Amino acid sequence: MTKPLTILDIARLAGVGKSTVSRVLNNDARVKDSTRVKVQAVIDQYGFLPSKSARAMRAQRSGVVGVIVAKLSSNSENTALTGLLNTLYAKGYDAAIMESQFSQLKAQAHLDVLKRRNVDGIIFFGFSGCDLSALAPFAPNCVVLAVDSDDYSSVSYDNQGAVTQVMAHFYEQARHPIAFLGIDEQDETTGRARANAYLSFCETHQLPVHLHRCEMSLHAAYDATTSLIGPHTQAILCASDTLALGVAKRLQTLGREDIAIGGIGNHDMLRFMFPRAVSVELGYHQAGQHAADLLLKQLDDDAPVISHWTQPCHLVTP
Amino acid sequence: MTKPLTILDIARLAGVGKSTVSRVLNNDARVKDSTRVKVQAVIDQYGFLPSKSARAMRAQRSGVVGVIVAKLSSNSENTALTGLLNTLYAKGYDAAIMESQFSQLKAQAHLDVLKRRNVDGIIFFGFSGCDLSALAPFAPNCVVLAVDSDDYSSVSYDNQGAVTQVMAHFYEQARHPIAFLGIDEQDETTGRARANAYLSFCETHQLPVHLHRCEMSLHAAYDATTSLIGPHTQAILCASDTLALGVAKRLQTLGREDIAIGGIGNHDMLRFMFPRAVSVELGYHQAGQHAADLLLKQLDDDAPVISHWTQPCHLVTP
DNA sequence: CTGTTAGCGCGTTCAC
DNA sequence: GTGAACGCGCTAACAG
Repeated sequence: MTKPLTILDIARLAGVGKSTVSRVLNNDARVKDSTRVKVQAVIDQYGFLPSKSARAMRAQRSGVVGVIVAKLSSNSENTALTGLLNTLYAKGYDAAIMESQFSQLKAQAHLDVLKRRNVDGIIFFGFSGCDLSALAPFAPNCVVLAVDSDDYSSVSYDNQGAVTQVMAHFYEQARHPIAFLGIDEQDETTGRARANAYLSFCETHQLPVHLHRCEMSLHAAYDATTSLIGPHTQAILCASDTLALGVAKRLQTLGREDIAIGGIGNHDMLRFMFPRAVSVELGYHQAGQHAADLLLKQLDDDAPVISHWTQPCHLVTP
Repeated sequence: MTKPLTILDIARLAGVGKSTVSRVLNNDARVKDSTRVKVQAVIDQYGFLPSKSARAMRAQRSGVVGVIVAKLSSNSENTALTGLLNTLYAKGYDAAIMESQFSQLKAQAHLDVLKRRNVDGIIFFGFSGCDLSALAPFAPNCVVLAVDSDDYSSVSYDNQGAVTQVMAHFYEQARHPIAFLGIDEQDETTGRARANAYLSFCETHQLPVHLHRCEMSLHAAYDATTSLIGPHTQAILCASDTLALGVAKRLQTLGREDIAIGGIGNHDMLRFMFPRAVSVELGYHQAGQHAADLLLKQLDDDAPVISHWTQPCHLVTP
C-alpha cells in the first residue's frame, strides 16, 4: 500500500511548479510543448492519477450522477441503464446506482443519501405511483425516465405508438378480433396509456373490445389467458413482453397456436421462445443514452431548460 | 439553487467554533450537552449536510466501493448485485457500478477511474480470461466474485457441487446416459470446472460421456442440441440455465420431451417455460451479500486477511 | 509561459 | 469543554 503521489510530488519530480502540472492535466494551452512533454513523461512514468475527491471539492461538483432504478433485474431497466452508463462514462461522470424496488420510501432514502453525496444530478426511473416531487431538491438537474412530468425533463416511451403499430399489424392481416392484456390502471404508462391506445384503436376501427388486466408477471399472464380468449379471438396483444411470454406459454399448452401474439419491449426471450410473436422495440438503450445526454446538457448549461423526449419505437416481426 | 451552507456558517449561526460543530457531527463525546443541543438545533433547522467531498478528501476515504460487473443484463450478476447493494447501503457505503462487458480493457479503464475516485475497495465480478492482476493497486481491499483467486478474497459458486447434485438426481432416477452441454474450457468456472465435475461423475459411476461445448447463448444451445442426443440419451445437463433454455426449446420442437433437462442457476424463465426441468440454486443473492460483507470487514480491519468463501447450492426440482 | 499564493469544507491537532 | 490554526490535493488568480 504505497501512498499515492500528489500533484506536488509530480511537480517536484519534474522540476516544475504545481500549477504547471495542473495545466498539463487539464490540457491548458499555456504550457510550452517541451515542458508539457517533460511533465507528461513523469506523470506516465509514475502512473499518477489526480484525486477526484480533491477536484470535486475544489469544483463544488462531484462528477457523480445518481441513478435510481426500480429493479436491476428488469430487462427494460438494465438495458436503459447500460446505455446511460456508457454515455456518462464517456463524459467523465460516474454513476451511483440504487434500486427503489418500486417503493417510494426506498427511493426517498436513496435521494437523501445522494443529496449528501453532492451528486450533480439525478436520473430517476419512474414506477407506478412514484412521487416525483421527491426530486424537487435536485431540480432542475434531474431527468425522469419512462414517465412523463411537467416539472422535470423526461424521456418516455411511445406507449401509444407501440400499441397502435401492433394493432395495425394484426388488423392489416385481418387477425381480429384482438384481445388485450394490460396491467393495473394505476400505472400510467404500461397500464393506462397502453390500454387507452388499444381502446382507441378498437373504436376507430370498429373492433370489439376484449380487455383484461393482471399483475405484471409471467404467472399472472399465464392464468389470465383463458379469460382473454373469446370464441373468435385471432390475436392477443400484451402490454409487455413479460405478459406476452406468459400468455404465449399458456396458448402453447392449450394448443391454441392459431392465435397470434404481440408484445411490447422486444425481449430476447420472447423472440427466441415464440419466434412467430411480434413485438415492439421501444428503444430502451437509446432512451438511456438520451436521458444521460439530456442531464449532462442541463448540467453544462448556464440556463438549464427542461425538455421532453419521446423515444421512437418500431415493430419487430419474425 | 441556494448555495449550501458550510460548517463555518453553522458555527457562526450557533455562536460556536467550527470544530465544535465538527464534534457534534461526529458524535464526539467532548461536547457539553447544552452546546450539543444548541448546535444540533441549528443543523436541523437549516438542513445542513456536511460535504462528502470534503470529508473524503480529508479522510482519504470516500465511503464508496467500486463494483465491476460483466453485464448488467446477466441474471446472475444483477441478482448478486442487488444483494451486494443492500449490504453496502445498510453500512453507509455507496457503490460506483461499472460494466466490463467481458473486456479487460474496459475493466482496466474503470479501475483507473475508481482509483482516482479514491474508492475504498473493489468488488470484481470475474469473467473468462479476466486478468485479476489489474486489481493489484487496490489490494488487499478487493473481493472477486464468481472466480477463484489466491491473491484476493473471493466468493465463488459451488460449480462442482451443482453439477454433481443434478447428475446424482438423474442417476438416482436411472435417467442415463446423461449428456452435458458446456462452454469454452477457457472459462475456468462455468466452462472447465463444471465440465470436469461432469466427467468425474461419469467416471465414478461408469457412465458414458457425451460432452459438447458451445457459446453461452440461447441460439448456440439450440443449435448444439442435436449433436448432444445419442440413441439412448435420457437426460441433458447444461452448464447454465441459459443453455438449458435453448436446449429445452429445441427438444420441444423436436418432440423429444422424453429427455430430461437440467440447468444451473435457477432462472425464473426456465422454471416457468419448462416446469419439469431441474436446476440448481447457486445463491447469487447471498453471494453478493457475502462479497460485500467480506469487503467491509476487510476495510474495517486493521490487519485485513484475505479469505475465500464458496456459496452453498441446492437442487431445485419441480 | 511559469511559479507563488490563496482558498474550497472539513477533521484534527494544539493551545486556552 | 472549546476555539484557532493547519493541511488534505487541487485549481484559479495573480505575479513575474
